[in-house]
Amino acid sequence: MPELPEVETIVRDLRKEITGKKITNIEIRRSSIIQNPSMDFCDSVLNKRIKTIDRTGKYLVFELTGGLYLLAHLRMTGKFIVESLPVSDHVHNRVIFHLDGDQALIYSDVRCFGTIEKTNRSGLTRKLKHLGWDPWDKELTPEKLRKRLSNRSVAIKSVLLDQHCIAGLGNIYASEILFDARISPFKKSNSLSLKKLAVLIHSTRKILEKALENNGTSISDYRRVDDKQGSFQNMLKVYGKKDSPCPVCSKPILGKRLNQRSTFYCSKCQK
DNA sequence: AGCGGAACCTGTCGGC
DNA sequence: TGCCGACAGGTTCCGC
Repeated sequence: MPELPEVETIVRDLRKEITGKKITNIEIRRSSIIQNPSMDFCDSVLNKRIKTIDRTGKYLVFELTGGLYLLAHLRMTGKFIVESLPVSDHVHNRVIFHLDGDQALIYSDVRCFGTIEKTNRSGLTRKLKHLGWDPWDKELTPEKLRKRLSNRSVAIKSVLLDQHCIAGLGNIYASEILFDARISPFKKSNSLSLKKLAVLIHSTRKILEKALENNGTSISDYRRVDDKQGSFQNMLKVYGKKDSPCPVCSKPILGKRLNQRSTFYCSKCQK
């Protein structure tokens, strides 16, 4: 489900709602969500307060009191919802954190690919260090990107989805960014000029910023913490637009599969 | 090392 | 109506 703008929107919403709250009870309804399960998950987390909530790539990081961290990944269909107690008995509610003030932080997930794990500072660093650049990282320059891509012969879209390179992009924004940059999704990564890579970086930031302003893209599952929708789906130019006219040249948008993922583009505008 | 494909799990939609 | 396959915003693992 969620890519960087959706995760960031959820983090901002959660920050407002539950920073400083104490976890007073935990219900685990689907144990596979909790990684490295051990008897002490509940013991450790119980009665800790939520100090801060942040995002790294598509991960959510909850800093708790006592040097503890919860690292969560929503994968395809995960959501965080804040409700007043008592919690509605929805089948997709997988993990429920009761908070003081009669609130609950609910982890809901249709497909159960998502994960939550308890860790400490060094564990957190270890888990996140493999992630690539944040899209706004000053270190992300055309020169460094070209060097990073020099041994990659695969399509540029595949590399955009690779979290080890740039962290936070997913299938929707990869198509949108490449359309904005006028680069074919099938273009070999190591064949892009410095100039093209500069455009690519510029388009990445531009599209993500616009998506953030719109609180993300709600196509099927994604909802904000309060169940409101994002609105970037209204601004998509190519994703899901197979056979629609290209907004620039009116040629029909193509939809093809690339590495098992649907990919949308205009063959005239993107070279 | 890099690459493509399968797997994880549940739900929905379109075609027959 | 019912069944069946394809597909869904992500990541990891496996074999080549």
